[in-house]
Amino acid sequence: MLGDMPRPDFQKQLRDVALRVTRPRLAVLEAVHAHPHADTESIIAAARALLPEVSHQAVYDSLHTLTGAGLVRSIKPAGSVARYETRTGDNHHHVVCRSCGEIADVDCAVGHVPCLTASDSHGFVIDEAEVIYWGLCPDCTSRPQ
Amino acid sequence: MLGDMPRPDFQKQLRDVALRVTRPRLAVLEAVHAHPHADTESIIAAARALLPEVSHQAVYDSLHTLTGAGLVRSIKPAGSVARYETRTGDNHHHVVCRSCGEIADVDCAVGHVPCLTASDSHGFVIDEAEVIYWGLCPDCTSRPQ
DNA sequence: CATCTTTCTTGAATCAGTCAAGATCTCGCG
DNA sequence: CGCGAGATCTTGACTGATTCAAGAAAGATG
Repeated sequence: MLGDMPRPDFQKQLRDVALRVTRPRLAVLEAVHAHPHADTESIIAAARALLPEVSHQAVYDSLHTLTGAGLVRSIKPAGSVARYETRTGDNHHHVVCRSCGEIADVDCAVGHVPCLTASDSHGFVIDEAEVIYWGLCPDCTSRPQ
Repeated sequence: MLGDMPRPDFQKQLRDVALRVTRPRLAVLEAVHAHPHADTESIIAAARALLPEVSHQAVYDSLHTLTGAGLVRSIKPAGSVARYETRTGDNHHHVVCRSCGEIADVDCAVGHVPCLTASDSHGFVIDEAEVIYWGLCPDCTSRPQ
């Protein structure tokens, strides 16, 4: 039914991390790729546009599995539900609008891993620094309330 | 009943930000101060140790109000419930253990506002940079699984 | 093609956090 | 020091995202 379609090679991505290639997972990958920073509900909707009968549970499970495998990344700004993106690997962060919740990608000013070296890490072995910038997006800036 | 006790002047803190001084708020401030990084449930328990009949709703409301006033700060690492602390004002961040969820304070290596200047903020007006370091705490490092 | 696992479907359950209405308490003023 | 207005608290029910569980279905391997 879906023999050959020239999208990003999601199948290969799955095989590369030793995950089974299933319709739900492909649909979820596709959905996340097409809607960066989308919340779970939107991803479920987008995935169903490709595969009408996916259960929400399969989407949740796929997102967890894919997140664990590093194919997608999840971000959960305070006060927001979980959101996902396929941009992984590069060290980028996010700006979140306090007013409307809009999210955008930003590369840190430093360019490289910035604050990864905390002065005193209390003995913790740090492997990732997550940065969230809070502020107002252009739209909300121009029309305050 | 509780005429004079030499604690931090929470009453003054409340008045300084034009908030009414109520028993629940004092209890919540005290609880958060005594248990940094505690989750809401712990704070409710700690507040009830001081004021047995506080409703969970009053605690939630107090936390929101105090957070809005800047007397307490809330942090919500992904996969964790909301946690609170009274350390506000200074620009410090947090390390979170991926394994046990333990949280510790850290000052950024740079010492000052570090990544506050994102290279390209997409027009967002940024007012705060929140940094969360992910890793393993000393305990979880020494005994892997 | 057959078998073994992993993954998906269905349906119910959990739990933090929120909403709403009325009672109570703080604060400012006379 | 007592009163009144308005903020704040209590009670109790509810929402909604996420998770759990058991059986059915589909992918991988030989």
